[in-house]
Amino acid sequence: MGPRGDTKDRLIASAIDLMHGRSYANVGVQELCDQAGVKKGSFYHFFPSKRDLTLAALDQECERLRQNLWAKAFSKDVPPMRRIERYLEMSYRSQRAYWEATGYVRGCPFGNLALELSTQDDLIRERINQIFRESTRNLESVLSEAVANGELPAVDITQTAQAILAYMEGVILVAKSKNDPEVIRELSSGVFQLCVPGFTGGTTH
Amino acid sequence: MGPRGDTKDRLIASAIDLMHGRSYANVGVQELCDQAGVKKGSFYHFFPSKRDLTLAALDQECERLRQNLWAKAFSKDVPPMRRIERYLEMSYRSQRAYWEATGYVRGCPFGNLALELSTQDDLIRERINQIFRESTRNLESVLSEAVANGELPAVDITQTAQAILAYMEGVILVAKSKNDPEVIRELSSGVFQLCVPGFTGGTTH
DNA sequence: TATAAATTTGACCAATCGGTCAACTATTGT
DNA sequence: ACAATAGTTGACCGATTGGTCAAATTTATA
Repeated sequence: MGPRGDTKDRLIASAIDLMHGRSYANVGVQELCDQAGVKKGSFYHFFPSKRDLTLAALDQECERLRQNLWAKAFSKDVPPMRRIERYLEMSYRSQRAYWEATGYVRGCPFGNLALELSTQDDLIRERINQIFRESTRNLESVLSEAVANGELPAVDITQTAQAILAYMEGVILVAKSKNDPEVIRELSSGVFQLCVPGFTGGTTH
Repeated sequence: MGPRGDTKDRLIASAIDLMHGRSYANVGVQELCDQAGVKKGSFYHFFPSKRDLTLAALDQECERLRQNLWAKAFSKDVPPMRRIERYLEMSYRSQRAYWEATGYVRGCPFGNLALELSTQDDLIRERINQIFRESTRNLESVLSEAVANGELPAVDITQTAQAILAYMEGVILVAKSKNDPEVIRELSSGVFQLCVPGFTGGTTH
């Protein structure tokens, strides 16, 4: 290795920080380098393009998600549905903490990028989608445990997991648009209603 | 008026079309002008900045929403909950139509901008938030009619309306990330589960 | 028909965009 | 000690960014 072996990591960290707080397009390569304390030439030694750095940032952000959110929230030390409760509260806390530090709700790093780039970059979209699928797989295993446990009546697990993910992304979107993290706390109980099967709405005649 | 009195409208139409299909930052003033058949000087005769055009585009998009979606979906010719059903299906159809035409799910124009700009522009964020509030007000009045009708048990109407909006935004977000409009059709029945009160999850004892 | 107001035009601005590259320095393996 | 390799640097690229402006043109008003 050459001098100071953490340049790549510093660039990834900058990408995560800046792009999550603003957006993909609004963060330039120069700013990424400045924050990382790196010259632009070094950037392109490690990454062929800004897009590739973003892909690497997504990978790392996913890893952080696995270790700091999923592993802890879904740990089997409490009954299944309580794990989901814990998952919701940790999501809330994370948004709240950033809001207290900066004055802004920054939302979900994947949801943000998904809406900004899905029509423009299939590779990034696919990567985000892959992370979403990993997320729903986690939810699925919790849900099926809850069904086996008797905590939950029989439900379409795949669909419920997707609904929960969608709902959480939507709740965070609304919280961001109101710039109010409390929205997440107030609405997250709705997740459990999404686990109730059978009620398909409409008049019951 | 000067020659050709629709320049302003053409610019707004271009903004709606281009920004909804891509993003705010990825659409430049030059491209906006090209699509509108207008020179850049004219742009800045009508709008002091790109941001102000965006604000005007949001206003017009909201008006279109009022007339083409809310007015029709929430029309009182069917029972309340059927109106919500209709609202969901029209949202699906709209996304599906664009997907068939272009190969991409473009999502909600307000949700897209909300996630891209909420941390960067409070005025745009507030405007979007205002549109969201108008949307939940519509849902609230439908829900309260449904309760009065006996179609729905007593629920916290304000919160349920917000949950429905959030869920729909989330569903559309996931559909965009999968680039598959069918996700909207498959998940939209979850809206009715959000109307079920009382089930706050966790162990029942 | 003269004049004022609204609109259009194209040239122009500094700044930034993502990206390239050859030269240079530091580290590693032999 | 010496290559080879890995990493760093700063100058540089054409294109594009959002935005300005004076002059020309068109319309509405008097």
